[in-house]
Amino acid sequence: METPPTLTALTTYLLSRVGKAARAGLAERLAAGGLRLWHMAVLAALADFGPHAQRDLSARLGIDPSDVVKVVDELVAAGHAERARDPADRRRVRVTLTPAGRTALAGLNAQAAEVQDVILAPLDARERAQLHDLLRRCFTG
Amino acid sequence: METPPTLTALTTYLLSRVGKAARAGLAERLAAGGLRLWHMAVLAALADFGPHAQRDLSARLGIDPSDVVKVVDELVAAGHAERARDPADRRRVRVTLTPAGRTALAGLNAQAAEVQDVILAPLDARERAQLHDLLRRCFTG
DNA sequence: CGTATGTCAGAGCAACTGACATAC
DNA sequence: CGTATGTCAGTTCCTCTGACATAC
Repeated sequence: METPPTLTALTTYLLSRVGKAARAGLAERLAAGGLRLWHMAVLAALADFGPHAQRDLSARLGIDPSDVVKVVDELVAAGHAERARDPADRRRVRVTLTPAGRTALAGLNAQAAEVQDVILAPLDARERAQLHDLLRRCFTG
Repeated sequence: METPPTLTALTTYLLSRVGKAARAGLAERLAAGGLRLWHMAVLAALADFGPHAQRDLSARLGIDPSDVVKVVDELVAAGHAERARDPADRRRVRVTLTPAGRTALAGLNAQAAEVQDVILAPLDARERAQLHDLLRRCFTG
C-alpha cells in the first residue's frame, strides 16, 4: 500500500513527514524521563547562552511567556534549573542551569543522537552531513 | 536572539523545525479553501490509484477509519469526490474523484509548490533535488 | 437453511496538545 | 514582569451501532 506519488513528489510533504517522525521519536524518549521537547530546548538555551530571564527564554525559543513558567517550574522541580534573583538588578529573576541539569542535557543529547541514527539510517556519514547543511540553510530562526 | 547551537547541531531538530514550517505553510494555504492536509492526501490517493474503499484510504494514508469518514464527507460536500456503494460488497463504499476534485488537486499542488519555493528559497535547483532525494530515502511509509 | 463471527461505514465522545488570552 | 488559570482549535483515538458478508 504505497503513499501517493503526488505527495512524495513534494519536498514539503517529505519534510513534514520525516520531521514528524523525528519529533515523535525524540518526544517519546524524553517522555520516559518525564520531559518534553520544550524542556530540552530550555536546557539547551541555558547551557549555550548562560542564565536567562524567562522573558528572554520566551523570545529565544518562540514559546509563549505563560508557557515558559510551567516548563521552568518542572525543570526546577526536577533539579535541572534554579531561579535566582539577578544581583545586578534585583527585580529580575534569572533562570540558571544546575550541574544536574547540564548532566541531564548531555543524556538527552545522547538520546537525540540515537533517534537520529534510526531516522537517518539509510544515509551514510557524508550524506547525513549534506542533509544537515541543506536543512541548516533552510532554517530561519 | 539565536537558537541554541546545541539544538541546531541536531539534524532531527532541524528536520522537525523546517518540517513544521512546511506543514504550517501548506495548512494555511489549504485553510483558505476550507481544506486541511488530509483532504489533499485523500485527493492525491484517489488521483494516483483510482477509487478506494474508505478502509483502503485509511490503510494507505494512516488515518483512523472514523476520521476518513469526516474527511470524505467534506470532500463530497465540496463536490471534489463522490461516494457509491460497491455493488459487489455492499458494506463497502467506493470513493471516486470528480473532475472538479482533480482540478482542485492541481490547484493545491500549485500552492504546495509556492510554499516549497518559500521554504527552500536559500537552495538552488540542484540542491533542492539533492534534499528531495535524501529525504525520500529516509521516508518510510 | 439458519447461525456465528467478522468487517465495514458512520456518528459521537474523550484525551491530549499547542497556542493564545486574561487576570493578578 | 512573572505567574496562575482558562480557553480554543486541532489531532488522535476509542467505542458503539447497524448494514452487510462469509463460513459452517
